Amino acid sequence: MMVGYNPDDKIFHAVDCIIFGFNDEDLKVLLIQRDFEPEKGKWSLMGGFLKKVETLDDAAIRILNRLTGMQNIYMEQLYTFSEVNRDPVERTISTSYYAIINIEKHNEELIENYNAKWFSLSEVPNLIFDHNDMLDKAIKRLRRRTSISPIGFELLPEKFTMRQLQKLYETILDKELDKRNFINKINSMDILIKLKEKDMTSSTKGSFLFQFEKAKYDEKQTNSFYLKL
Amino acid sequence: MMVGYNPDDKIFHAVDCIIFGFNDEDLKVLLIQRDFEPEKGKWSLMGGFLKKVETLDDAAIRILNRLTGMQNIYMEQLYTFSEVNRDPVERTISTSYYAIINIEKHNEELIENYNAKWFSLSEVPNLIFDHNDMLDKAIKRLRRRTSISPIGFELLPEKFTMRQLQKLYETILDKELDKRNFINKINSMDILIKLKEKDMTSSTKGSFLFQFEKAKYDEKQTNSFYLKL
DNA sequence: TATTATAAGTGTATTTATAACACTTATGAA
DNA sequence: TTCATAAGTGTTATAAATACACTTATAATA
Repeated sequence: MMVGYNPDDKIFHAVDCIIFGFNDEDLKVLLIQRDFEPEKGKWSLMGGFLKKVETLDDAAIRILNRLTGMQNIYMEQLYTFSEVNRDPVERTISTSYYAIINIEKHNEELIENYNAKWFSLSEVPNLIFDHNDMLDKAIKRLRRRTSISPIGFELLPEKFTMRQLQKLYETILDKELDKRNFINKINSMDILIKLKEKDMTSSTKGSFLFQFEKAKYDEKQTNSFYLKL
Repeated sequence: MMVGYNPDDKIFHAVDCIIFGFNDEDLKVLLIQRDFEPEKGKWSLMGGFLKKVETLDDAAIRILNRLTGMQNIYMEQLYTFSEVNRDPVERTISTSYYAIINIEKHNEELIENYNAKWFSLSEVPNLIFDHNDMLDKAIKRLRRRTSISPIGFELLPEKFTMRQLQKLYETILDKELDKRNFINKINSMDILIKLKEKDMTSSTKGSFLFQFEKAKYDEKQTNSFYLKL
């Protein structure tokens, strides 16, 4: 008989996903309105139970896919929450993951099926259980990550203006940046391609569009360097 | 009936502790030789099962205390490992925590009871399950943490020389530092008290001893600043 | 067609942080 | 008295970060 493997100690394990998106100059998070117990009718993160033969990473991907229809999304494990009574029904531990997705690309239909909605970070309601804590930790991690590796590919349309990119950084970091210094910093990273095209919607003069150079972007992602902003 | 709470999905949850210590100019980790199944006789991290009415933090503290007799030790959750077959006996997820302790202060007797031993990082043997992965992640986190908040209080004797502190940083970061630049950096943090006493063991001239100024040290810990070394 | 309003685009100087570097000093042991 | 050893100490050079203001292109309007 194996010591310690006491069946009474077995518990449920869940995964909850913090799904970030960006548009209208605002960082948003995707929440669902529960049409099931417990806490039916309240807002929460998208989550689900870990299955017996599945890793946490797999569960996180499965859950994200169920809600957004998206695949091959970068997700990162954040933290495991374990307060004894965090789930009022049964002892359940939950590991949170966060994803960064392009708000335009998800499957509208699925979102509607789940009564899901994008919330600006400043307008997030009270969530069930400890989900507000999970979200707070995710925001902090996201802010820190912008200092360590470039961000944006997942959050911006394919072609974007320098100002859009700056707004994204300003939104994530929640502080204003000097546009000349910002451009210099970004250029020194050498991950953007300047296109001949201009976006004419934001001004009479128009502003040049840029694209990420995928290969270089990925390289910087993995060789995580330090970018101070 | 609550949706999703399927008793078949209940699993075991464990906590494994990476316990760091420092002496003889070497960073060490405390490992136990298992005298129980599975993997009896092999080396592993100190771990244990999460109890039904206990948080992961509590379990980590309990497990550390059982091996070292120490209390009020700073511990930090690292990552949750969930490969399906990581534990060959039963599906078990494990959350790793790391602690930094003073190698002199633990309870020798307990350590002997558990067949525990301090290993230099370069001499760590093959460990059971995914414990080598856990250790690797912990080392990386520890290195990153030295850049974000001061470290050392937990790892050095009460009174120490500037050279000991430098050796500690060099060991953790695994690179050599210039002693004049190091002293300037440390002094600019304003967390040390220079004593009138000298340590005469390391040289004929002797070297002044220092102490951490607890209040200031703690302040810097919490207001995590960025120290580049 | 001249004027105006708007956002885009651009470069330099200052300050601050980091990195490189070598000699003098105190003391115990030979 | 000399020698060997580690401690202790500042300055200069380089790199990075920050602060800062005017010109330009164009559509809309008078």
